[in-house]
Amino acid sequence: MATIKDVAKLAGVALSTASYALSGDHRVSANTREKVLEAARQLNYHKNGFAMDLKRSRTNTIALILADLSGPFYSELIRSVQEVALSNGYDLIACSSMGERDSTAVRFLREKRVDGAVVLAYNMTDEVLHASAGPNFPIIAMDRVISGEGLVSIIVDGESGGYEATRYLINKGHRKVAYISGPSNSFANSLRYQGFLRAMKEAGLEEQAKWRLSGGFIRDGGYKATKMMLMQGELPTAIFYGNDEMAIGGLKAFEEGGIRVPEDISIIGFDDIELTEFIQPPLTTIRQPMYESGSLAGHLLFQMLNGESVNESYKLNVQIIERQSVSAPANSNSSV
Amino acid sequence: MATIKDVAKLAGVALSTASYALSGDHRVSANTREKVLEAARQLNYHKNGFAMDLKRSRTNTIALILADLSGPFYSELIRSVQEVALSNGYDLIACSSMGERDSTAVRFLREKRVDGAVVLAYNMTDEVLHASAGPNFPIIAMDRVISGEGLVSIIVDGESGGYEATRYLINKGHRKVAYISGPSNSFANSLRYQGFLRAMKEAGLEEQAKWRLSGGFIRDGGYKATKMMLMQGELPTAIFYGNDEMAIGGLKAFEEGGIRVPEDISIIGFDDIELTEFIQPPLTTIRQPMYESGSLAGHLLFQMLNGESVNESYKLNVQIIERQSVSAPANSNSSV
DNA sequence: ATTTCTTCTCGAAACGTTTCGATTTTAGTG
DNA sequence: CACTAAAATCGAAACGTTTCGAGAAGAAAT
Repeated sequence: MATIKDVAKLAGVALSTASYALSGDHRVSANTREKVLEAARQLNYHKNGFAMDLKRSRTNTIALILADLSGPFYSELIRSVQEVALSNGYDLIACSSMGERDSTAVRFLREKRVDGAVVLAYNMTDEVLHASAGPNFPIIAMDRVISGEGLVSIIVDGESGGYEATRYLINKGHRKVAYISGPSNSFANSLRYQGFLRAMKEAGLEEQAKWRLSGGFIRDGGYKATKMMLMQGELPTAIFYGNDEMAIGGLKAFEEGGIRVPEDISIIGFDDIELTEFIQPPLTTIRQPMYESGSLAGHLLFQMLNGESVNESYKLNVQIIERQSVSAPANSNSSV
Repeated sequence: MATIKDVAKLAGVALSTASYALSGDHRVSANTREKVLEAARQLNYHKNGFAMDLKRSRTNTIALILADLSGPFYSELIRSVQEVALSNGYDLIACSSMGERDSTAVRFLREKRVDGAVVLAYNMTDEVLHASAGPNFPIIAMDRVISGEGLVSIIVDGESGGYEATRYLINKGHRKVAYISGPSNSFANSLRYQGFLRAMKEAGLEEQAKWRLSGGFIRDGGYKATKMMLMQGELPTAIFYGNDEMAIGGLKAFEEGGIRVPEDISIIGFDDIELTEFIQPPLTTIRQPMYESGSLAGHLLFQMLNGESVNESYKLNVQIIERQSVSAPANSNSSV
């Protein structure tokens, strides 16, 4: 690889002059600038990224950290973060936090290979975020409550979402409502569950333990949890799945069991992933403002990079999307 | 930020000794190693990534370059590349090639911020790949024919796929078959189209120009192209959509027009994206071996990084996935 | 002709590591 | 106890840039 030294030599100028010419400093004469550029072209020279970053101690890059690059993809969120990054002249890279302590994500934060990060990864510990964030290294944490220097958290109001979803079912006349939960260490899950409990309590219904199963937020988990419920015999009239993926798994279990949705049982999901619109029946769910939250995250990050001060945490509202997976319970006349 | 210098000073050893201790070199005594580590802990010291990379002139990171980070996501491909990277002790970052000449992707390649790359991005020019690839910088190009030092291409056999899809329709009795194409500069599209033409010619059917529309590989494009066809009046009995996204758009157009699939018209897609299984009717399509191709890409990259020699190009086969969007044409008895 | 600006160019230091070769310390041997 | 080999430590150079302060060359002003 040719270095700037080679370019300078070929152009017959000093190292520093070559550097100035290449970065378009106005001080060099048009003449030498051309000479240098020509030399660079001849040698197929390109600046070495690290050397630049090292000297500048800035990378012009921010990272978007996701639990799993291949995972369920929040493309709207990514798009909005990307737009903001681009419009601020920054580069965006996405990396995965799979692999705990020596995941790519942790290394990039620890070793300061980027100027800041947006983190949406339940599998990163708060400790790592605390250790990396600081006055010169802003981190926007999505979907987790955390605070500290250089840290800002954005959470969507999952509690209200859980409450709304459950209210919606109750208003339709349902009295026996199950909750299929995500992983127990998931903050998002616990919010949704709290909302569920609040609505149930408020309606004078108590949760029945046998109708609280865990599906780990994955499709197959929802399928298995539903199967289990079917085998147990007695069914609720409605199920609130902690996310859409599990609801889709549940739908499959019902189909296999010959149980119709929503005629025999109503279901509601959470997230409003793309699929929900296309499955049969289209899934009623709670939509998270993905685009908005990504955009907010991006803007906050750049405000922090520019030394402006911002609030410590932000909360975004959710919205119920009515489709066709919920109806009044079959026996509603008799049971209400 | 604390540097290794500070650590050395605090521990009361030389800079170089601190460096050895921190990277676990066996030459330092257990005693000083502990002193140094303790000092590092106290100062919350972490190595500076660039300085390391600069000195080592290796990053231990590879890039996966995608046309659009938020785009239609080939999660299987990503997963397999990620697995291979991880198992070789490398980090993987994903970046976007949006923005042409000064996209993140181009900068990362040019400035050698990674050790190699897997590129699946139709919007990067061959020129950029040629300029960056070299004996010390391998690039695996997916879905494009390109060759040069340090360059390997992996293509899926879209021509055969197009042929198979079309044969399948013809075998069902279809004689009037339309092709909805992707962007004209897309290599994948032209392969599929060539396969389509071959099958048509072989069956003694000539393509009818009015039934060749472009949908740009996007859902809305498929919708519009189909609408247009509907407005034109005469419909084919089957449509081969260049990809699934467009087929889904088409399905919507048919639904709006009160035309049933597959009773009134048969459609087939290409790619086998996740949605195809869930829409009504489930879409018959051509499956690309995403997992396999990602895995192959990863392995090739590491072989090249290790200086082993590999072939210049690889071709993977496709497979037809029969679902329910194709049947015999309504008037098959009379027309055959 | 001397001085004072500009405008352009240059050398050298710095960024934070790794690593080579040399030096010091320690332990082992006769 | 002196001598040597091994182990531990050290100083300095290097990686490829950016950037500061200063020098050189020429133009403008006295």
